Amino acid sequence: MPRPPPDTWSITELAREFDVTTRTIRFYEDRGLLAPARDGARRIYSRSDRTRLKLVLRGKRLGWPLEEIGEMIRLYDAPGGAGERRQLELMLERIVRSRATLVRQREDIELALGEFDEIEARCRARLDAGAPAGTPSPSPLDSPQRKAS
Amino acid sequence: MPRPPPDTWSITELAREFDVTTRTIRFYEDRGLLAPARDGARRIYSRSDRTRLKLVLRGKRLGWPLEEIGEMIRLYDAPGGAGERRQLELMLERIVRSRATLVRQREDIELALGEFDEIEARCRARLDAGAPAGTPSPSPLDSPQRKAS
DNA sequence: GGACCTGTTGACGTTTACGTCAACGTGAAC
DNA sequence: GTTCACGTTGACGTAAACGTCAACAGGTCC
Repeated sequence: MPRPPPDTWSITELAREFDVTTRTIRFYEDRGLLAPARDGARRIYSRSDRTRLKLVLRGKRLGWPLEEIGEMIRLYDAPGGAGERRQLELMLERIVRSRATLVRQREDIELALGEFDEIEARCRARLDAGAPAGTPSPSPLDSPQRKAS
Repeated sequence: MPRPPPDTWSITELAREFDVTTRTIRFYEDRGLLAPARDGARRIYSRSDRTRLKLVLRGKRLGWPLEEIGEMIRLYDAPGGAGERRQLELMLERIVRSRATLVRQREDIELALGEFDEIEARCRARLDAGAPAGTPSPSPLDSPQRKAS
């Protein structure tokens, strides 16, 4: 019968699982993004540490700077403790702005995906035509009106 | 009656329009992302140069490094000229990989948006409750099973 | 009791993506 | 004819996000 997943991890285990170096993980800790427990000098990562690391890596895939990732995580982590009225309102403002950025990114992705479809179609058309090397087609960048944003 | 939009631009015009510095635009040229015409020493940007700049900035918003942006633009720009069979197949491979990255990013965005909704809901709940500062709620990072990717 | 693996801190190097001068040219404005 | 905005190249500086290397420590395998 399959053994249950562990509930603590070493730094190399996490590094292997998420395909980053241990140096990177330590660097994130240095920047305040992680704060694992210690067994003597060794770092012990709990389930929530692991989740934080996942969140960090997701932020990275979205192109966020580490500092911003830190703020996001703290947003997500602390809305109970820092629950003063003014704080909560600031938090809501930040969410509105961040959400706008994400929506913008999503639009950018849709546009890029659309263009990939175009490129692919042109490629396949040329391949199907036997790719008679030397029949230049016009650059799409020269079209007079585009909707690129 | 409204005058038609211009079909060439100076570097400062583009810089203002897209809210970047002229230094940045020259840097992109240095990296081979732009290649405007010249009037003597001065740079003259055509409509397609402007479109390229838009594409560059979109790539940046998606977190791509400039080098990768350059490759993408060349993908989009050159599928007529470099139309050798092997080239076209390589291009299709690249598109497949890039598309996978974009789809992944889109998933990440959906997840992040969902979490923002959660945070907002918690914030509003606390605000509606009169935000009696000092009633800590548990961190969502400590839940035993999460689906974060 | 070495060899080896895993871990630690600290210092320094590197790449990317620009910012920041400096020194100069040029055409229009007054 | 000088002031000014706008432009140029070139050199140097810098912040972020790590990589790399050194020197050391604690188990454990045989």
